[in-house]
Amino acid sequence: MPAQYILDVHDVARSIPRGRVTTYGAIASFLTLGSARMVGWAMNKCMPGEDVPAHRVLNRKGELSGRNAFPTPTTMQERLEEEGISVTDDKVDNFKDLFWDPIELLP
DNA sequence: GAGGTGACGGCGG
DNA sequence: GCCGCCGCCACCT
Repeated sequence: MPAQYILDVHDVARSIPRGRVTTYGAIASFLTLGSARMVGWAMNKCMPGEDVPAHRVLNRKGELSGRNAFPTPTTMQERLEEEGISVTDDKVDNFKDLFWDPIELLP
């Protein structure tokens, strides 16, 4: 049985709006995990069937740092472009405007 | 039990 | 803005 914080990370990832992206650090701060590495590790532990949009989670520079964990290294970019997000050289274009902070979930 | 690793980030130079 | 150092913490030799 997965630990609770892993499920929390996946839950936040699922609530990322379509066509928007966020960062490991933003999720780590929102869940007060104390380390962004935990978010990356938790995403790597996402099971098939949980339907976690891990492709919307990037590092602080807007790079697709986790693309190697997908079935093929191009899967992450393809799924982003499918949502209308353009990717160039493993980086999201207009990252600053597409960034979505999980804090917006709170009222 | 000890040391290294990693889908990372903040801070100083 | 780029580069390097250090902190972070669960996991894996």
